[in-house]
Amino acid sequence: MPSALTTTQLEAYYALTEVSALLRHAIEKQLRDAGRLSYVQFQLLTRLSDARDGRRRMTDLADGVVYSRSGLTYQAQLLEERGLVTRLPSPDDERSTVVAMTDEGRAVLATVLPGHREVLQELLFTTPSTGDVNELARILGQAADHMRSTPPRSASRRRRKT
Amino acid sequence: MPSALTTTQLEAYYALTEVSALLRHAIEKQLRDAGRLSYVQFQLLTRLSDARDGRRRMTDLADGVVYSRSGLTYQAQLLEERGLVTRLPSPDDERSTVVAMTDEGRAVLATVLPGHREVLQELLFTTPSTGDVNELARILGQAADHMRSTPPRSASRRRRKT
DNA sequence: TATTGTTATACTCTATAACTATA
DNA sequence: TATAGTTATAGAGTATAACAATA
Repeated sequence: MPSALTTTQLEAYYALTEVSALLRHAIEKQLRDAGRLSYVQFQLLTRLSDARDGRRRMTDLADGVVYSRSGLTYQAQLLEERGLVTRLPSPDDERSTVVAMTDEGRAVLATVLPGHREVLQELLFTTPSTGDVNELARILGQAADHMRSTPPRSASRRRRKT
Repeated sequence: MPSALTTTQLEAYYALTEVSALLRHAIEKQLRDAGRLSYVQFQLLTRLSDARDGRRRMTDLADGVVYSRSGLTYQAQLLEERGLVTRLPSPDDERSTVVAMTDEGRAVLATVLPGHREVLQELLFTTPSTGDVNELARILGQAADHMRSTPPRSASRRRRKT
């Protein structure tokens, strides 16, 4: 039997839930309106944009994005159809696919980013002080590290053959 | 042009995003495995359980859950089909529907809750100190209040007729 | 005329399993 | 045999608009 949560833990949990839900909702709307991007597509473009050469293997993109491989393929296809990325077999390992950002992809990302920042400023960063933001980054950063390194209890990345 | 985000703001934003995504993922899996509940269904049951008489109007349930009316109807239908809630027209206002929790609904919620707490303890509350949890509750609570009271810029709760 | 809720419908997204190809 | 990725498919969830009924 797990120990009950403290009142403060409950408050923190509810607040976290509500903040992330409202924020995500607002962000998804902005991305859709400004650039017809889903949240996942935005994340993929962002990750590609962070890469020095604008390229990443599918597998590397999959890490950090929680989705299944097929889900990633699906979103990558949509991006490719719009010409925002290209997909090519990797020269190093012919099994791998390298996803590369196109100029068009960069352009769409650039179009969308100002509004994205705006939503964050207005919704998430209006109330907390600079110190609060520091605290948030520290506390949630630690939690993220922990969660990332804690594999699901019944870890089944990919089902064993038989 | 919106001002750029500070490095710390970006860190806080990414951490928040990652924490809520991983947490939500784990929670959804636990709810599905333990009680065949979707996250929304769990939220609805929780809200009903919080009500003194286990009853709430659809509209009241809709507040706080970000979804559309039709989405709420859909989930309420699923819960009703499983016998976890009942829906009756309100005596006060015949337009309204009152959703009431059944004993079966309480039972399922009780079945699911221990595992839910476990996930929270292991994932969200392992790293932060008591003081940290206080800070989280305070900072995110303020943000939630703010976001709740900040209507979407192009507020269109329900489209105007014509 | 405004509000509450449902229905019909279309679409987006996600996951599972089977499959191909390379290591 | 294991890994990278795609495909086929099926299911869950969501939103929009039209609709019915009550206030």
